[in-house]
This record gives sequence, structure tokens and C-alpha cells, in this order.
Amino acid sequence: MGLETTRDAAKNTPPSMTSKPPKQKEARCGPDRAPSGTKIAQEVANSGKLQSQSKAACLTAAMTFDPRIKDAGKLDPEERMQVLEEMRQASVLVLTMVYQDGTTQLNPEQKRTPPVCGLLVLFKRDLDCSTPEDSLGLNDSLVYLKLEHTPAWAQQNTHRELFIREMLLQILSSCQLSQLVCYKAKDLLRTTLQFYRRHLNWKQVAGCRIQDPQVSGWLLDPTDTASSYQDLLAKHYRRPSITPAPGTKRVSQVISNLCLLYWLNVELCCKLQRQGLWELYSNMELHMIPALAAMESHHIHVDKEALKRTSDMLGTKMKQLEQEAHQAAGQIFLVSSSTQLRTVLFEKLRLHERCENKKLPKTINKQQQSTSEAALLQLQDLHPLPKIILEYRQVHKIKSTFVDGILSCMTSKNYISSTWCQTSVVTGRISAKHPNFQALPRQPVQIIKKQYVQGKEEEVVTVHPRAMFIPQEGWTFLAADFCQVELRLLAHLSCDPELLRIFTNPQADVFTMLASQWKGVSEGEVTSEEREHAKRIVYSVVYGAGRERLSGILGVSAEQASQFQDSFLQTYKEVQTFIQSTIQQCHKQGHVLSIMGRRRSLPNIHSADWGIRMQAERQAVNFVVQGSAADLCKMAMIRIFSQVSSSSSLSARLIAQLHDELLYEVEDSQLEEFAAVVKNTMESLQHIDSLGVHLKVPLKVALSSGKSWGSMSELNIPPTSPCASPL
DNA sequence: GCGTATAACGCATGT
DNA sequence: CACATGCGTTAT
Repeated sequence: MGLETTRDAAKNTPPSMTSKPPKQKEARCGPDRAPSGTKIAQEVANSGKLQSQSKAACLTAAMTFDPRIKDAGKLDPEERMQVLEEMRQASVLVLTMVYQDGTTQLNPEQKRTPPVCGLLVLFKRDLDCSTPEDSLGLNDSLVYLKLEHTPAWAQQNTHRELFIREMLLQILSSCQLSQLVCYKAKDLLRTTLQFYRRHLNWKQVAGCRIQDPQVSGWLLDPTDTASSYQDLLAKHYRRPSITPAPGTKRVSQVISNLCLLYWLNVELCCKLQRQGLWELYSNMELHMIPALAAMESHHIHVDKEALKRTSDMLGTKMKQLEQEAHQAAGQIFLVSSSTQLRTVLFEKLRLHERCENKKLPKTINKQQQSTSEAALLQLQDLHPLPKIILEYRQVHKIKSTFVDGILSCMTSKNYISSTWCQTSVVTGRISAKHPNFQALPRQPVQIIKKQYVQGKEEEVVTVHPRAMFIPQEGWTFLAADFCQVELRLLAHLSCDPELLRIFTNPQADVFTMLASQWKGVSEGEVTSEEREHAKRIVYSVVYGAGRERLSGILGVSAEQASQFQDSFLQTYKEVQTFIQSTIQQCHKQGHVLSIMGRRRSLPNIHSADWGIRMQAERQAVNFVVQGSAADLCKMAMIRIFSQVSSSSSLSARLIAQLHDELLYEVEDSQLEEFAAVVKNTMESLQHIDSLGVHLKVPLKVALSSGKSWGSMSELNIPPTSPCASPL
């Protein structure tokens, strides 16, 4: 078998589709030869009384002394050559990180992941079924790559270090020759980039393709979001989740888990192909992994001291508002408690009795009087308290989530980097944590600071969380926004001629046109209010809002709301039929698909309960639109990432993905060049030949740039001339 | 009886 | 209406 066939297999087809995993055996592990090192490890692991530090030392010792594992740091030159040769001959490499507390990535999720101490790599050569699925094959081998920072003066260690680093780099760039498998591969890549940040550039691993069972499991069923390795095994590997025999040594458990991981991946790939998800997995989701790892390993600098000052200022402001609230209520109560506020507003002050003409919202679950913003706005003319609470809540939210929250993400460092989750959103979007970069307030808030001691009575301060994020010296932020991507996709998916016509004119303001068309007035006559209405109606119709909800959003009566809705669906008749046929298809097949084949099954579409069934219908419609938009945005991200990483000059880094907007940090000198690359790449996604995607509407990208995320302004770049930029 | 973990809820932010 | 994360309160 030549290299070409191996390469093709790794690139285009699922692994080992022909070979079936061996039948599960009764015996879990082979006889355990127990050298001195492992015995110690076992005792320590079982006792559970010792400090985690000594546990760690012993697990490392176990890794090193176990005869099945080769410690890459302790090999002589000849053995090194042998290991490299074994690596070349392996057809699959299965990897996991080993942490200092002795756990691996395959252990159940922990609150705080301990520091990494090494990587365990299984070289799998023979893919036949002659060995038990959780045991090493005859020609398989295991290598432990210890990650340690040796002090600069310890010259004798550099050779070992160098060998391990080179080997790891070779592994990560070998994915064109042999397959790589790792559960939570992004974490491994990010950790590697951080560990070797002096010696390893993110571009060197940008092309790396690692199979990740977490991603494939999520793609098969996007509803089960956070399943552990053991859950995945139980769910997809037809095994009633056996707990390892208590006598089994820890190292043996790790090894058998690593062996099983290989077969789990094989099984998941089979399922992906059967469901028509292989292309999406292989051409999109796998490429997200290095892109997200690179994103997470980038530092975004934040002015910590300014943040602390803002925190103090907001703290005193909240104390003032708390006093005012107590005074207005005529009693002391916990202002941040919605329960206590409810009793004050509705049992003590009985404000609901004084506005019987208005309908006050109820809480979702318990059908109590709500104290939400909508409710407080209804009550604000009756009593001073609601207004005070509204202001208190605004300040409280800013302080707790966006000031103190971000500060708590920066303990012992002066920068932040969010965690980007690939598998937590059912529609295929990505999400962010610690901090949630996608939920930072768009608008600044004005704080009126009352100072009684100073000469001035009042001072207005604006707090803008986005403005805390500043590019490095000599760099600029560039934002690229897919304009109305969901609406454009709706036009494409529904083929509605009127909706399509709106997008043929690239100059026009879509929502203004929509409003004029729909209200029957000229574009010049459309007020900004009507434009906002049009915007909200469009999206609420797409998401299947009822009249109740719509009237709440628009602030008009339910009759008027349903009148708006009707006239919209009347004007764009094909949108209606798209919604109906999507629901019909979901009912027939039990699932719906996005434009690139992403899949969501909705078992509740068959529910006898009307409410449950209607919810599934709305989710079906929403998934097709939102999921397709997610497909496009991720594809844009990947294509730009690949262009930058294969360019010797471009250096832009992706800071954040805000669903239909990409935020980059760009060297000042490259701003225009890169902006053109981004715009062209994104807009060219109208046609993706390889996936058979041909949108009936053009895609439009709006660019903006600035020296802070809080102050971005429109960026116009010269249009690309037809003769320029040959590929 | 009094402390800490956890789950559910309500309310915020974003797309 | 859809999809998320984060913080605080309250009950268990």
C-alpha cells in the first residue's frame, strides 16, 4: 500500500469502514505484568488519601515504568529512530493529554482542569479484529511525551526536550499521512500552542486535522450537548457502560480507554456516513478545531486597572440606588431578589390593581406576577419604585457580568481569552465562555454619578464594556458582518420572488424597502419606527412568534400584531409555503436539514400535546434558517483562516465570532489588504461548488474598523478590479 | 442548628 | 418567537 492510498483514505473517506470492531470479550484486560513502578502507582491511586501531588508523581512514574509505554524522553538515539519509524508505519494515532493529578481527557469532566504533564500516544498499525477492542495489538505501541519546562541553565535536558517537541510537531502535521484521533482535540491543540508558544507558531498546526469523537457525537445528535467520553461510549458503542474492574490498574484503564477510543471513532464515522454527515464533519467541523484552538491561544489585552475603577464606581452607584429603592418601597428589602420585589410591588403596594387595563406579564414556569423589564415599564407611571429598580438592574448587570465577571477571568494575568465551544449549540453555531464574548452589550450605558462633597452636583460617566478591548500597539480591529444573512437565506430557501427582488439591489436598505413594500408607501416615507417594526416582524415570523408575543415586542395590540403578520405573509406568500413544507418534511422524516446537511431530529414533532408539537414545528423552521446561517459563517471563518495560515505575509488573528460577524486584530499596514480578502472570501460563499451550494441571493458584507471594539466605524475599501489578484 | 453543594428559576446580555 | 451564557436568589 503506497502513501497515496493512505493519504486519500485520510482525506476523503471515513476510516476503516470495512473492518468491523472485534466482538466484546468477557475478560477486560490481559494479565498485568507488574513492575515495581506500577505497583506503587496502584497503591497510591487506590488509597486516595495521599496528596494529589504524590499521586501525580506516581502516575508519571507509572507511565514511565510501565513496559507497555515508551517514555520518549528516555530513549537512546537508536530507540528514537525506532519510535519514529513506528510512527511512520502507524495508520492511526490515538492521543490524549495526561494531567498532573493523574487523570486524562477521557476521565469525567472536572471543574478546573489541572495542568497538563504529558501526552500519551497510541500508534495503531494493524486495524484487524484479532485483538480485543480494549487491548493493544501486537504491532501497536504506546509513547509517552512528557511536557516539562526545564530551566534555561539545564543544558543537558535540551536534547530530550527538542526530540519531544519535534516529535509532537511531526505528529500534528502528519495528519495527511495517518489519521489522528483525540477526544476534545481542540483542548490538546490549544494546550500545545500555549506550551510551545516560544517555539511553535499557530500557522504550523493550522492545517492539522484531528478526528474528534465529541464533535462527531454532537453532529449525530446535536441535542446531547455535554456528553463525557464514557457517555459517548455507552451511547454509540452498544455497550452498557461497564465500570472498570476495581482491581484494574490506573495505567491499564488509560490504555484500554485509548484502545476503545479508536473503535469508538470508527463507529462514529460509520454513523456519520450513514446519516450523510460525513462531508460536513470532514470539510467543516474538523477544520474548526485548529481555528478555535488558535483563537483561544491568542491573548486579548484588557486595562485591568480601569476595570477595577469602574467596578468601584458602579458599586457606590448601586448602594445609592438601593437606598432610593428602600425609601420608595417604605421598607428594607433585597433589591436584587425578584421574589422580594414581587411581594413589595404586588402584595404591599398592590400596583397591579391600579392598571387593570394593561395586561402584566407572568413568569414562565409558575404563572406568578413577573418583575421583568416589560412589567416594570408598565408600572413606572404609578410609582417611583419601578424606575429605580430598572436602573438598579441595568447597573447591576453591567457590574456583575461585564466588569467583575471579566475581572474574575483575569486572575493573575492581564489579558483574557474566551473558551469557544463547538458542540454546545443545537443549531450548529458556536458559543463562548469565560467570558461570553458574544453577549457583551452593544450600546454604552450612561451612569449619573451623584457627588455631594465636590463642587459639582452631578457627573455623567459612560460605561462601555466593548471599549475595554484594545488591539496591540500597531494593530487595528476589523469587523466583517454578513448583512441580513438569515433573511437572505430565507429568501433563498423559500424562493419568494418579492423577497429575492429586494436583494438584487445591493445599495438598498433592506428593511426600509421591506417596510415600504409591505406598507405600500415610497421608501422615502418610511419612518425609522416602521423600519424597526419591519425588522422585528421579519425575524419573529421566521421564528414563528404568536400574536401575543409579537404584540409585546411591537408594543401594539394583539389584533394589530396579527394584522401585521398576516400582511407580511400575504406579501411574501412563498415564505408561508416554505414554513409549511419544512414542517411537513419534519413530520414525514422526523428531522430537518440545513443548507450544508446539518441535521436535527425533532421527536416531539409527533407529540400528542399541541403545545409541545407546535414548539417542535417552530424549532424545525428556526433550525433550517439559523443552522444554514451558522454553516455559512463557519465556512467563512475556515476559509479566511486557511488563507491567512498559508500566507507568509498575512498575520491577522481572529478575536471573536459573533455568529454573523467576525472580529479580527490586524496589523495596521495590512488592514486594507486583509479587509479585501475577508470581504471577497465571505461574499464568494454565495457559490460553493464542492457542496452544491448556489444561493439565489448575493451575500453582502459590511466592514468596520477601529482602535477599540467600542468605537468601530465603517471601512470602505476600493472594489477589486477584475484583472487584479490572480490566484 | 448551622455551614456548604446543587438544582431550578428569574432576569439580564447577545445573535 | 429560536439559540446561547452569566449572575443572583431560593429551596432542597
